[in-house]
Parts: sequence; C-alpha cells; structure tokens
Amino acid sequence: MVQYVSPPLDLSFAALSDATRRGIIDQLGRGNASITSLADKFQMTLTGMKKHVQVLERAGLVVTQKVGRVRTCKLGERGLKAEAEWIEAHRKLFEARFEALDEIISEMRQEGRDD
Amino acid sequence: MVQYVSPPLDLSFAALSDATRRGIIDQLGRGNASITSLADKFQMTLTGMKKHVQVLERAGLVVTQKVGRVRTCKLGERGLKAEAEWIEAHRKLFEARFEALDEIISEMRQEGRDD
DNA sequence: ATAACACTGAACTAAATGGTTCAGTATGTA
DNA sequence: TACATACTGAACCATTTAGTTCAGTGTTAT
Repeated sequence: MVQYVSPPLDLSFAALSDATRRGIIDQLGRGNASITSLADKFQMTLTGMKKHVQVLERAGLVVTQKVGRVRTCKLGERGLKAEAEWIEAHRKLFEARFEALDEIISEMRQEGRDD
Repeated sequence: MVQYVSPPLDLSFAALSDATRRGIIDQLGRGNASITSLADKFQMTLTGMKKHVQVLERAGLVVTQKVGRVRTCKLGERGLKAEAEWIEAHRKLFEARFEALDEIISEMRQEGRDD
C-alpha cells in the first residue's frame, strides 16, 4: 500500500479555481485523454493546455505518462480526499456558528448598522 | 427563506487557495473578529488583511459589517455547500475510475513507459 | 526518405495576486 | 478640543497566471 503525501491544499484549491481545469477533471472522469484531445475540446493551443495539465499535475490531481509521442492524462490516485476533509470540517464550523446563541442575539442587535 | 446564488466556484476555490485566508475562516469559526484583530493574529498590515477579507467576501464566504469605526467579520451564511458538492461529486468520479476494468488492464501494460 | 503529428521550451504579453507604505477620513476617549 | 484608534484608498512592487506565438525535437506513417 503506497502512501501519498498530499501536496499543500494551496496547490489543489488553486488548481480547482479555474473552470477549464475543473472541466479537464470532468473530462478525465469520462476516460483518459491526450494533451491534443483536451486542447481540441477546450479550444486552446497545445501549449496552453499543457500548462493547465501541469498545474493539475503539480497539485497531484492528474497523472500523465508519455508513450511514443502522445502524453496520456488520467486522474491522480490521491483523489480529492484532503480537500473534501478540509471542506467538510469547515462546513461544520459554519453551521455551528449559525446555531450559536450569541449569533442569534447579535442578529437581533443589527438595527444600528451603517454598511 | 432567503435564496443565495453562489458566486462562481472560481472565486471560492481561489479564496481557499491561500493559507492565510483558510486561517481566517478557521479563526472566524471560533468567533467574529475585527480587521485589526485578524491583522494582529496573522502578522500583517491592516491594509493587507483588508484585502484578504475582501477576497473572502467576494467569494461569499465571509460577511462584514461596520459599526462605528470597527468592521466586524463573520462567516457567510451560504457556507461551503456548493464547494462540498463539487468536491464530493468529483471524488466519486475519481474512485469510479480506479475501479474501472480498463484501468486495471492499462496498469498491467505500464511496462513500456518512458516518462 | 519525407511528411505529418504530438509534444516541448523559450519568450512575450496583459492582468491578477499578495504584499507593502503613506496619506487620508471617521469615530471614540480623555 | 485634542489625541488615539480603526479603517480606507491610492500607489507601488515583485511574482504568478493564463494565455499566446514560434521554433524546435522526437515519433509514426507513407
């Protein structure tokens, strides 16, 4: 059983902050793909697509492998576990806040606001 | 019941890609805070902290309100629902891929790789 | 052998990011 | 009234980002 050390959340959240890159993940979920096929699908130069894939790769979300002249991209084995855990933990934080009593009280005081 | 239209995932994932901003969310989970107190806690100028808070605010993750001379920051009511949903949906995509038969077969072919 | 294909790397661009300083404005306190 | 506090806005800076073009290199097909 291999151990994956997740790259910092910085890298994966940054990778996910771009719609094209989220689209690439979507696409790779339907099957592996070459750089060229992705570039076609997302209407972008090869070089541009290569950079996006590199961002995903540095984040550990995608793994690539070159055979002959084509580089095939697939979803990384580490998945989105660390990201899901951060989000879930903090989602609970958000909810806990709204249930807190002092929150309700301070809502009641909101008359005197100016912004 | 108020309806929140989530700002695009681009904004929230970008907001979450910075450790300081994730720290701010963490902190606000423990209680509301002024810009000044956050700036102190994260060793940063007021102006710098203001910018971070603005990023979180544009993403809808934080809400602020100025009363007198202090601006109080709290967690936004919309929470992290949209983000959690994206992540969870795609987490399943990742896992489905690894269970797929063609994946296993292609793993067996991995001898002839050059990168 | 030649041509087409898939990628790679360097260089350039415009805009965004994460920070700063400095000079305000508005508010609260003594 | 005078001073301190809390923020705000403009301007600047170095770095990163998202894209491009152009000129390669190596691989496959004819």
